[in-house]
Amino acid sequence: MAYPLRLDAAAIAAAARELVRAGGRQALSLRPLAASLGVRAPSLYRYYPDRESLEGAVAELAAAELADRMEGKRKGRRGGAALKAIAGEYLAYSREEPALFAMLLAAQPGPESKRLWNLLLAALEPVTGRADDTAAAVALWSFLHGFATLEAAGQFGASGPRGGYERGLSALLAGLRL
Amino acid sequence: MAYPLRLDAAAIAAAARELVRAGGRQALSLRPLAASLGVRAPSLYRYYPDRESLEGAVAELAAAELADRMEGKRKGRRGGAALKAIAGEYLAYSREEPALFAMLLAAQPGPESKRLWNLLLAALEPVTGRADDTAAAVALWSFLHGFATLEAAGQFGASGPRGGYERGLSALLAGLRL
DNA sequence: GTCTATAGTGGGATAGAC
DNA sequence: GTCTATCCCACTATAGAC
Repeated sequence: MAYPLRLDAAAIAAAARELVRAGGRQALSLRPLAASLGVRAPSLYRYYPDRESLEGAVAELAAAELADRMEGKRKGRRGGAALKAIAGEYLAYSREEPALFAMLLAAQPGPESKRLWNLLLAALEPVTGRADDTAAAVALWSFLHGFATLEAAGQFGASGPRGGYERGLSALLAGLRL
Repeated sequence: MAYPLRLDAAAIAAAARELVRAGGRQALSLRPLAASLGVRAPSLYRYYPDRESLEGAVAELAAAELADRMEGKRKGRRGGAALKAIAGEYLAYSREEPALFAMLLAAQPGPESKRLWNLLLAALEPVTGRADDTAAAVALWSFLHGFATLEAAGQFGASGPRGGYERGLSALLAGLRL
């Protein structure tokens, strides 16, 4: 056996996650990634056919991490408090891991994205009084994602969002109850 | 005069806009851009020091176009109808020009971004009853931008947003009135 | 002062040896 | 399964023509 097995898909994805976390999406390049794993770039193609599939794997890791964090915050809370807690965690993740957060939309939704979706739906049910209220989940997710994205892009300027998050979240939840 | 002036910053930006429009942000590369203007790539550096500044110029063009469209829709309408019209136009722009829409966040906000902001604030005033209601504008913009972004990224899946836009917009406006 | 030509760097991807 | 070697393409920088 000339070349012993040194790689596996999960280890590559984890190393890719670190590159993105530290330097953003553009920092995910094959040569540095391979170097961080002690191999040469072409070896990676045995596990991921192209760079795009690597991005998808990083997106899945990020979605899983976010879903874990949100689920952790939900525990021990109910109703509106639970909903605000997971919403706040969505925003906290976008602030603490902006590069990984941005990767969430870089790939087509995978299984972990479904978990995020189900978390939102479950948390909304006691607030709107309806099970599987897809429209409400779309609305809440849109608000959360938009706020996080605009804030990360610096679009709120020097004056900041000026309480727009709290005001919008309260208004949206109140309106969804109607 | 050996080399007559063939370029100017506005013409370069307009050609760059076309490249982005047709092929997305990655399609904005210097050689094709220069070729579309009948010059060689290095000539562009006299007007834009790097690719990033070109992206900023394209973002400004996109913001101006979007603001024009929103202002056009606002005319002849008042109150909630005017607000829903400009919100709908924001969404329509993201659907018709997805690549240019994505460029809006690629650069730091410029003067045209301020115009968009002021449009939102003015349209919100008769709805919330408050002048310069920054928090309300942040909330509405977040919802609009998030919905447009998630939809463009295919995050709503095959079933689509299921009325989440209409539901969220109505709920948010109702809640902001309180 | 503006443009051309070219060299240098680095990324993605593939072929074929081991 | 991993390697070397290589191709193609992109952005940067600079020397020099006009």
